[in-house]
Amino acid sequence: MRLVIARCSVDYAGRLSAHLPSATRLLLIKADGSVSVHADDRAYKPLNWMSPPCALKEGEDGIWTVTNKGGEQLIITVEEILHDSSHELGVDPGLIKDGVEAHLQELLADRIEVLGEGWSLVRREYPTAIGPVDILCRDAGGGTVAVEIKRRGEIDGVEQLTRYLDLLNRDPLLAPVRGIFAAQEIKPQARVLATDRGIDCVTLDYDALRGIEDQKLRLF
Amino acid sequence: MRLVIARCSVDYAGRLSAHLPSATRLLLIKADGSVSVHADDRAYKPLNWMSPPCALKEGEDGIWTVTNKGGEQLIITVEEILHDSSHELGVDPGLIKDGVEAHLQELLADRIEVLGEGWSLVRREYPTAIGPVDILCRDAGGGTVAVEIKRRGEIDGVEQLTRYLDLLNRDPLLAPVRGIFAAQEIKPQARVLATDRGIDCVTLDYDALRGIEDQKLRLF
DNA sequence: GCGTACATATCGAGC
DNA sequence: GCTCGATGTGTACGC
Repeated sequence: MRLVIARCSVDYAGRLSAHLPSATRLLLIKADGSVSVHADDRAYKPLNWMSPPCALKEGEDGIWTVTNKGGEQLIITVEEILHDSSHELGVDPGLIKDGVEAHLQELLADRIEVLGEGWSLVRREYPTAIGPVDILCRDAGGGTVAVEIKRRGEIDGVEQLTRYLDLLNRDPLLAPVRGIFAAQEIKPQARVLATDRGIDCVTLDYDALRGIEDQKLRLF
Repeated sequence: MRLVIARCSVDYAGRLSAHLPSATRLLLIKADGSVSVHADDRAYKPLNWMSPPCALKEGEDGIWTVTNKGGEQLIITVEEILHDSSHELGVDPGLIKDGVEAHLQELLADRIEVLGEGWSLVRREYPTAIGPVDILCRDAGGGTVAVEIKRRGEIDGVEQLTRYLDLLNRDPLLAPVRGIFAAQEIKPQARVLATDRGIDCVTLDYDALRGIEDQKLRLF
């Protein structure tokens, strides 16, 4: 990893055109071939960048040219270098995550009764021609229910569930299938659209589900 | 901006939980208060971060604690510092972009005739209950047309236009409303879906539209 | 390699 | 402050 602090101007020509007037910035060159140009704000997002794989050519006139396979170009005109250091970092062991959609799915599948008394799981990741349905289950009356789980429930998720329901309802062995849109948080517009389509919305509490799960584990 | 190269392990407890085993990484501390932890790959995205506003407290035992208002925490256990430098960057003049959706919409609205002779603009950002339609216009026969504009035309955009059409066609003053999906580039799958739904696809040439606009400006 | 789905997305505009 | 849509979204995983 190479860190350069330099006064520079930058031009990007690729999926759009963009220009950065001259100023002092951080140029971050990673071992994976990526180059990014950071100001002292905007959280972690660089002002401009080129994703790997790409090639950096440092001209003798201070003009750095970064090119990728698609012909996109990042041209950095370096006027003055204030710092330049390189560091050997090695391969990173990587991030271990907990609390994402997959966990919500596991927890809800294991405690499907939170959706209603007498409900039972058919299976997780129920396969269809257009992809797996997160959870397929049966309500107390034996009716089929498809559940789409999201961490944050937005319109896209409702569309996704709608596509699954259209398909599942073509199967005479399953139909009629109704839908439940379950998320830790559901946006108003998504709720409106779901309701308009006869889809029920359920808000999940990750900590509560985990708590229930812990209780279950203590019981057995 | 402060740059630290350090052997460290990291724990994040917030919207999810995450852990990074000990390794050598870049710690990037920006003037806006953000902290990010970078490995030597993954392009510009850090392994872990805290967005501003947040506060960094450097303990004497090498334990750095970053906290934000929401109570999320990033705990960095620094085992060895290999580099530590600070740099004054000043305020960045910022990025100038060109060629995004807003420009396409302006250009097309101003030159609605490219969609067909005798067409006229009703208005840009025509409001509906589920959000504004990019362009509403009338064709030569006085029929209403809703136009959805995207830089890159994908399935999501077709779904979005479909929702608008469903809603607009419930309005007896407007119905029947047909749809046009306009983009610089339309993915094959999006084109198939649009066609299946009776939506016309139009490919926009940004440079050509800008050229037409320039001609218009020269004429008046 | 393309397409799909997820993400601590980030960011800016409008309300 | 919140919501919503755009993003050069990035990234992993499937086929």
